Amino acid sequence: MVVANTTVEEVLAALEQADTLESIQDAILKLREHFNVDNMVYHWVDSAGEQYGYGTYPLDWAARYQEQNYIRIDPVIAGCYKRFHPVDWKKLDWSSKAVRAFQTEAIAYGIGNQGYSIPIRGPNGQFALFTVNHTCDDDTWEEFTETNRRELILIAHYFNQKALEFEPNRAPEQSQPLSPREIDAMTLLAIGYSRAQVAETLSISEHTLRVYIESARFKLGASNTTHAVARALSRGLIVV
Amino acid sequence: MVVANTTVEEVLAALEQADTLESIQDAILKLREHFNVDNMVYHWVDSAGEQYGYGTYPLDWAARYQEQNYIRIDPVIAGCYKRFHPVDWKKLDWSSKAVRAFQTEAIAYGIGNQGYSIPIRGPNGQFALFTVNHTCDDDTWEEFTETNRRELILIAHYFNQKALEFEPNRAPEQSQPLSPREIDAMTLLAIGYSRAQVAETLSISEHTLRVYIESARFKLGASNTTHAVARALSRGLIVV
DNA sequence: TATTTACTCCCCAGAAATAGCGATGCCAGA
DNA sequence: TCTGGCATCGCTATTTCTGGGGAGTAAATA
Repeated sequence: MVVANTTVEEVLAALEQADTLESIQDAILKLREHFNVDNMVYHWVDSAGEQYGYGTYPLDWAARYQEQNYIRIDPVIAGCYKRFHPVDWKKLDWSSKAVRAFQTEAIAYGIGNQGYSIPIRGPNGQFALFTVNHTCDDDTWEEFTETNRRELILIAHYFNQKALEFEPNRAPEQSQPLSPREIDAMTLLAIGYSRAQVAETLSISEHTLRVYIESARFKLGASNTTHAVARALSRGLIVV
Repeated sequence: MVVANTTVEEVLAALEQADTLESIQDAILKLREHFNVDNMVYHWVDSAGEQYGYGTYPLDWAARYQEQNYIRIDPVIAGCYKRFHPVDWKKLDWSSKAVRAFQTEAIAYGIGNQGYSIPIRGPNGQFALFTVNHTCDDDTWEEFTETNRRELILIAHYFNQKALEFEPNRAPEQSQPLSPREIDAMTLLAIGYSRAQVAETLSISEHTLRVYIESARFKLGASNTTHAVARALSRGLIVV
């Protein structure tokens, strides 16, 4: 694969200055041209399952993806969500039937067979992906990712920075912080303790514990304990 | 500030091959030399408050830090934990009395007054920091970070990768996959639905739903619904 | 000093979850 | 073919959680 001679440095510098969505799109197009790949996408996955992103995927595929809620079966999402590091799509689990149907459909919509995705995380459980996608054979792709991994990681980082600038309301999705006792309670509940066990562990009455759970629930906007624990987890307020 | 002429590329390549702790330490020393800074540290902060890391901080300071449990007041930890992006120490909140005492003590132990820390995150709320630290004036430091930000981000990434290799038990654990219906159930529970609501949403009887919850609980080794949802979340089996 | 925040404790009634035993049919892989 | 996993439905009794009250202390903050 030949890589064009626009420098990534230039594009990153431009991206850093970018102050409109158009200029970001422009950067992504330049980068696609530079790396000479089919697609390049930044994809934000919200804790509420909301999605957001920009890139070069065909619009009808993006619409289809959203409409079918493919995020729930997309192995790229699932795989990156579990990992720290950039992932080659080949290494993902495509074995399930639904997933293979999804893959076939994606290719029909013009998505390349090869892909390389970089997971990006932030506080409050925020999660995004930067993906490079192409149609070629395994060896070519291997060589491409080997060669460009470092730059792609950096680019992912820069796109994420820009995404936050443009969608600041997605960043401080943080809720009121939990008090230490509330964190204790949520943490112990998340590791499977019953209320009685938690109360005993914290050496407080079960009634007191309940007050913590309730206030945590309130702070987290949760409708029950399970919901509260789930939110605390996905916002990174507790870690299990 | 003069930057020595060992190339970062070389060090990163060496780091990639590193298979002993010594070689990692060696890489960190080379990098310190290259960037000509006082200290360079990779610091992992575990969910349980466990710590782990390597770098060039004086051993007595590291010991002191651990012993005093300074992680609880360290504004670098607090600040990076809240942010996505590299942070200059100057931008952190040093206003509290305890924090200033901490800072004074750190400097006495040989820590530079300037610092630049890069937060790194992974699944399950894992969190680490890569820090460059130096003694100089603000303008010099500004110029240094401006110049080297990109490389530092990459380096942070590589150190994190190595840290995971050497501490595989810190990586997320695998478990039996959940069936589609189990995923549905767990997901809806995680977003706050009660059993009745979930059953209605999935158009199944509450009893059937219960069977799913129970089998998911069993697969996840969870002792109750909240626990099961927490595990499903932190293993990336569901996304909320 | 006044105010807020966190932490602790108490009662009660009704709603929800859990544990125990069932059952049938379908589909895929060994 | 048969085993195992998946999806679906049923009953009963017990335990646990939730939501509605109220109240006092200590510490930090304004």
